[in-house]
Parts: sequence; C-alpha cells; structure tokens
Amino acid sequence: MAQARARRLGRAFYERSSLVVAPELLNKVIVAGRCRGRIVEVEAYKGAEDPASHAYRGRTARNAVMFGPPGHLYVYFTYGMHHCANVVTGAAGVAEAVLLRAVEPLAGLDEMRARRPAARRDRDLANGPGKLCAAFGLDRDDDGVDLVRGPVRIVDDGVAPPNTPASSPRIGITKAVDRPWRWYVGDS
DNA sequence: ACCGGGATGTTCT
DNA sequence: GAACATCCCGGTG
Repeated sequence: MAQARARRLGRAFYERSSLVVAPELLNKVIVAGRCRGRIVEVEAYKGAEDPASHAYRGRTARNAVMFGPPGHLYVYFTYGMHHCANVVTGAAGVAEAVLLRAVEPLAGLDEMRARRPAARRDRDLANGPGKLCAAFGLDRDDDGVDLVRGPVRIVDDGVAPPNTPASSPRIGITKAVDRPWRWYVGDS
C-alpha cells in the first residue's frame, strides 16, 4: 500500500517530557545508513527525579549528552560488551531521555545480519537495546549525534503510534522498578 | 520452553 | 572493588 513520504522529526518533537515523547516514538522509524527499523519498545528516564536514571546524581563525562539540547543520541557502553541508545528529550539542561529497547528491521537486513551473527531469525536482529545498537552499528562514536541534522535520524513514515500503547515497569534496573515507564507495540 | 550462569570493561563509590 | 538501562549458550524438562 502507498505510504506517506517519510519526514524527519523536528527539534520541537523532542523538546518535551520523556514521558510524553516515549509513547509517541512507537512506530516511528530509525534510519542509519541503509538500515531502517520501526521502533516497537521504549523506556523513559527522567534525570533528577528518577533514581534509575544515569543522570540522577548529576552530570558526568558519560551522561553529559543527556544534559544537552534535545534531539540528540545518548549512547553508552555497558556490561563490558554492549551499547545502548537513547533519544535525549526535554529542554537543554533537563536530563531526560528515552531508551530505544526494540526495533523491527525494515531495510538493510543484510548489514544487520553481518553485524549480528548470533541472531538465528531476522526478528532477533534488533529486539533488545544492545542488539539494536549492534544491528545498526551504533557505538560510542554516535554519542551526541544530532537526530535532526545528523547522519542518524528518526522519521515519521505515516504509521501512527498505537492509540493505547501497552505499558509496564522498566526492565533490567534495580531502582525505581515500580514506575510503568516502558511502552511497547502490543502485537510485536 | 524455561532457567542459570558467565562474559567483559567502563564508570562511579 | 562493585555495579551495570545486556546477551548468549548450554543445561534440563
């Protein structure tokens, strides 16, 4: 079926609370080079009010991008092996971000398979925060890239977010585990 | 299918 | 020195 032309999200989209931006990122498309994927799972983190956030105890070298202007990528390295990618939201100086937890591959699957040899099925290429960074080739070099003007981008291709996205507590954290700040596309 | 443990190195206490 | 916004493999049922 015909699809509206993809349009890059503007700065204003990101300059809002992570709790608002997170569910709206569902069904948007992340693009890096030839690779494209539909965002199907996200989590919100809110610096000062959120003990689970990297920014909770203030600015450090690692989390500096979270304190910068919205619409940039915050990429960090963890567990000695994996990278995770976040979309920085909120005004400059407000350390909020949305973790990209899962993406459904749309294009560039050959590149993704080459970078994710452990994935047995295509659906396993990017269904996790570390996996999607590997599949799309995101690493520390992408920390701070501008999603509005830079090489990695997030676009709206005409597929609306779910009207009532499924939500649940966040995953893989040990603090503030009760907050239902994870959203996902139900049938994915 | 589900569960348990090990890998691996940066960051912060 | 501990914790970590994770992933993979090999066990068992």
